[in-house]
Amino acid sequence: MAARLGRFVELSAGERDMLRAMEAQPRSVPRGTVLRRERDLAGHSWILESGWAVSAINLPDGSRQITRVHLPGDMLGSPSIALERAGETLTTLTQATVCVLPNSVLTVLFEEHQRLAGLFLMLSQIERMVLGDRIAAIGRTDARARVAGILLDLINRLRLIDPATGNVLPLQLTQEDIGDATGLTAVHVNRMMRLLADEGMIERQPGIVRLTDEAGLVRASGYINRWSAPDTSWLPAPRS
Amino acid sequence: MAARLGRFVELSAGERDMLRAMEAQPRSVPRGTVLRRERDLAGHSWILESGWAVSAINLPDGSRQITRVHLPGDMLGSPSIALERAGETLTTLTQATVCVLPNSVLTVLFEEHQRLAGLFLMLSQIERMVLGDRIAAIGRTDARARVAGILLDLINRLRLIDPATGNVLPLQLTQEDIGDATGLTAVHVNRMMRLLADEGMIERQPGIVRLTDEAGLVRASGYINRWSAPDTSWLPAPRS
DNA sequence: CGGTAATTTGAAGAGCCTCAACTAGGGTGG
DNA sequence: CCACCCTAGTTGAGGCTCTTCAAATTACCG
Repeated sequence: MAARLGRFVELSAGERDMLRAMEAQPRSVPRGTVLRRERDLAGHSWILESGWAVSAINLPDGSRQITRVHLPGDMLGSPSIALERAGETLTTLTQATVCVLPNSVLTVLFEEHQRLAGLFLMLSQIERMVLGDRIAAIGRTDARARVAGILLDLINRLRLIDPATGNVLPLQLTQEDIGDATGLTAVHVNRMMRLLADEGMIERQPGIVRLTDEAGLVRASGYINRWSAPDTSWLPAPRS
Repeated sequence: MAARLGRFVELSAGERDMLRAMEAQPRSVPRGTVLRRERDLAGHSWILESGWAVSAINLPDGSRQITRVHLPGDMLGSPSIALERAGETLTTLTQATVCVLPNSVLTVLFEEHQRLAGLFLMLSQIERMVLGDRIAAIGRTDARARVAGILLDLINRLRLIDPATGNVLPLQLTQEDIGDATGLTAVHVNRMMRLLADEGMIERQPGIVRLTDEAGLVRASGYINRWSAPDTSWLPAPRS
């Protein structure tokens, strides 16, 4: 988390200590673990230290919608902070390490580490923007654009974590998962992946996608990277 | 804004003063005003004091996606707080009154009115949840469910503002707008409205929809009201 | 190395879109 | 005060994208 936030501001010693305390007790969970289900009591969230996970909403008819794919350094379950009972189901896609964050940690942030609280708000706002982009993608673009878009989203977020990431995307999602995230069926995701490959935009190997024509993918999807250079000028000064 | 936040916590005198200062200079704008366009310089947001507005993303092909319909008391443009340039176009649907909020106001909130900053974060998280619900609706439900869902969303949010709101929804959206918000065309929205009316769930008059079978609409849409009774226990204590 | 999960491909059908034309309302100017 | 226009709503017909159903192939995990 310190590494993640350190990209946006120069963290103070006190802030680093606080973040270290928040991440003091990591827990390892196997792939496919359901951290919590919709309607479970909330009251806490998590930091995903390593591994991939998804937030999903399960619909009455049995279908599901993945609302977010989580990468290392992400917060899990934060939209449910203001809810008594969770609104999303959280599932790990790989073996993962997580740290529990009781909501009381937030109180401490607001009282003693306002800049960290501000950073949390900043990340939430960027996420809202990204969710808006996704609504636009699902509501107004075709299947090819949506699949191209999720690939770009994932690789750009991986680059935030590790700038050494090239154009190779280690995909931890099944085509079913990609369908659940983009509002498509697995069958049609498969056809779109093949189409993008035929068009020379990607190369596929099991578990890996190489983005060979990123400009083309951007053109196809209208993707905008909302994570580059956020405005941090309004954040309060660190206290310690 | 004080009325809105006062539903969640008992505001202190200092907090009320702060909110009053934030809303000291209302500006009246006519219907159809574009407050700002995508890619305009950001650096501020607004409070919508009265009237309706929409946030929308315009796509390269000319289509648009409404990401949010704003009612009195809402904040406008907050997802762009962390962006140098706005990510959404803000347009008024009716004559409206707005107050500009430079981002520097946020700094003051974090430094001197932490609970208000916390409330802002809380509202943002609820919104994220609502955006997730909308993604699920657009990605995984049919047109009838989406139209039923937006009607329920609007009337429930009006009830938050005015508990005396009955089952009559004064619709300030055209069918084109509803289509842009639900990822449908105006033509198909029209058919779905007619269908819901034929099913006895709504009654229509120009500019007005009466929700005559709300339980049926909820069943049809899977709508969940995320605004009822949020968890405020983690908010910091007020300072003054 | 066997069993299960994931991917791939085909064929047919459904839902929503596109195009088009017509109606109703509401404001504006002559 | 009426004619006009422009916006919003309505309805029909046909077509396209994506889904559904089905089956075969490939990859993966214990």
